[in-house]
Amino acid sequence: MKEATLKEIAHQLGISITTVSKALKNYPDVSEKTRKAVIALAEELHYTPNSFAVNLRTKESKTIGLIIPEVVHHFFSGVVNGIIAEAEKNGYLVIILQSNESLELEKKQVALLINKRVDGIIMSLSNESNNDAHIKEILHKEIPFVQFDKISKLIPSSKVIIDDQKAAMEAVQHLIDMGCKKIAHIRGLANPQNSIDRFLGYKKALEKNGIPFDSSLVYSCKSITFEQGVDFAKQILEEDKGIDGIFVITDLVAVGVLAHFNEKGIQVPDQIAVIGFSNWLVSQVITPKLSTVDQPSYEMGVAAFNLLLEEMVCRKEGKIFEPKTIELPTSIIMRESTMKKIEA
Amino acid sequence: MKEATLKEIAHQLGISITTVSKALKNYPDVSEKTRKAVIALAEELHYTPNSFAVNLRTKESKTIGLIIPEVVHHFFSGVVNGIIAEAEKNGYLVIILQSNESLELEKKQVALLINKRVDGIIMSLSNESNNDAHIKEILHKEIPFVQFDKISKLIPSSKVIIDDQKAAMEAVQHLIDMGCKKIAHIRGLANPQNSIDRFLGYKKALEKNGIPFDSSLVYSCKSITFEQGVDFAKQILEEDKGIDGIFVITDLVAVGVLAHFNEKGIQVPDQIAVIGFSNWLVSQVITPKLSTVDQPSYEMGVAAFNLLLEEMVCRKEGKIFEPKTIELPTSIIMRESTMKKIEA
DNA sequence: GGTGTTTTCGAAAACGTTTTCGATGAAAAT
DNA sequence: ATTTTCATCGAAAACGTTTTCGAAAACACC
Repeated sequence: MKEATLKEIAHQLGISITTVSKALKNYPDVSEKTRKAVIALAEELHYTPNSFAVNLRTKESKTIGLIIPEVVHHFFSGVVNGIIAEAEKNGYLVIILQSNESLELEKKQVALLINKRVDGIIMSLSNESNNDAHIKEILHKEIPFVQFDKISKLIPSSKVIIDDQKAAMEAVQHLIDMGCKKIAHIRGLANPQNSIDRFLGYKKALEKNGIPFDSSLVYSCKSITFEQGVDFAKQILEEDKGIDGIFVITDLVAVGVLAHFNEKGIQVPDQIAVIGFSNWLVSQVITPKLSTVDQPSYEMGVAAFNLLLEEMVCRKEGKIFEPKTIELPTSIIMRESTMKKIEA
Repeated sequence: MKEATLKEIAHQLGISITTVSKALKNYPDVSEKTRKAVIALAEELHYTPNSFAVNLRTKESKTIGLIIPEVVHHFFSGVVNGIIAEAEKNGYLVIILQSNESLELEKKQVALLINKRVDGIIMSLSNESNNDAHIKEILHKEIPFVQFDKISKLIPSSKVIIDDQKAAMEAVQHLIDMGCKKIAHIRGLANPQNSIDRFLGYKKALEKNGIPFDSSLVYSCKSITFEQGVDFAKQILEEDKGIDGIFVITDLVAVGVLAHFNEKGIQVPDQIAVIGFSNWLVSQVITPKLSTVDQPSYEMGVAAFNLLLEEMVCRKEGKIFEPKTIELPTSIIMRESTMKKIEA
């Protein structure tokens, strides 16, 4: 069974390939009669243009690449969703690659995308990644490029981010507003920027409210897991420092804290209030419902694609593109885990 | 800045395009000297082959398409993960499209993938979908095709599934083994096959154990949400029928049930045992930890890709391919929500 | 030096499309 | 009748690659 091509249609209709192509693309210089005949036959033969040939001619693939550390992650799923939806709306397809937080894999993925001649690349860096050769290659090839979430400031490209520091400040401020006097912070891994920023936000919030910073109230995760939360909760109870509020790097860990407090009969929020980060699904279904910081993941995806689109259009017109940075607002979601009945 | 091409390299080296191409692809009929020169210059110019041209020649895109109802879903994320990983291992790229459970969108997606000339398509049908024209088109174009999870038996293609009915039977059997005498079922939507199969499994398990089926113990979800679970839990307590075990269509709903039971001080599992389905992340972090049925999502992805690969290879060799169906085993994960202390 | 063999290279066609530019014929204007 | 305009079409080049097939050169053998 032969693939239907312009040539085949032209042959069967006894006309030229040119005319067939024009008929299908509504060029004005083809008569209504032949146009109808062409369209009819094209339909009959299930003709679909060969995108390779089209792309080869037009130099456009109408495809963008997306590299993220992990698909199976609530936040990234949301972003992916936003990007795909927006891309589709604009006639673009999305190739998704996973770096699995490995720099080596990330380099391979970039090479693949360049090879595929994608029209643009959206990327959230893996933890190890920085201003490396493979990123420079993207810029060198002048491929439109947008970073989101985990970015490197050293790389001159558009960016979509949230202000982790500010969001963290607001979270801690919320705890203070709820009457917490001694607030602990369970922070993330050492390196990632957002882990650092959230820690700094925590510190700033304390400072702003005249609460002295006490480094013994900061617990550092070795991994971002439920169990880690359980362990720190245990430790916090054993140490009995009089902590009455905890700001946790992310919901998953916070849920671990809640689980252990539940088990030990600690009243949340009345004895200890807990606030997480990222608004995972689980935060809404846990008891007590977990207060958290909402990151607009879907909107970040939309924004990232639109920035990319802007650059693609700009580049196509031969203009030079000035990278932009979009900072999306976060919001505190107040739920049971911080809503004390007796306010101070 | 010009893109590096074979022609450019050939020109600079004063040799033919043919030789350059051969040198880069390790053909035996090119001298070591020219090969080295070519490779050196290619590197210097950051040459990467234009995949459009390659694909146009070779008729292979080394890309597969994946259509799923939703990315932001624990189960699908796992499958996506498996597919991407396995595809990558074999040098394939994955284009992911979302149908959002809309038949119309699904049709559009299929058309897009066909247009992109993907080498194969993996798909989980949307709820509305069946043996429609767009699926027939895939088969008609002889594009390798694998269905997974939500499949249509009417479509002759390879399939990767789990035995929902058997899995449900085992779940209910587990409740019975734990001493439950009066078991309710919160079932899913009316149409989807897996919702029906799990219901049938529930029925069969009762039958097998000589427990009469009572349709008043079956509650039908209007939507798959946490709130739905809360509502049914409320209803079950109000009706006070002496139910001591519940098999729930999926973990999210089951967690809603648990939340309400927790609130009302119902002892789970001692008063009422609860088992869910799918092993969502949330089931491991809820209190009490939710027993559930594990679906091997990652493995399904791997299996799906490998079936597709098999068909792609087979087709390329001109042989006819006989569709296969792989049924992956599920397993009961016993956690706190069913482990009664006092067994009957 | 002739014959055969091996090594190394290149011309050319093909993949399917888009687009430019000119050709053709008919209708309209002079 | 001649020119001008207009509508409709097609030839051909180009995109960058792969691969077939034959040519040329280099070498070996008698």
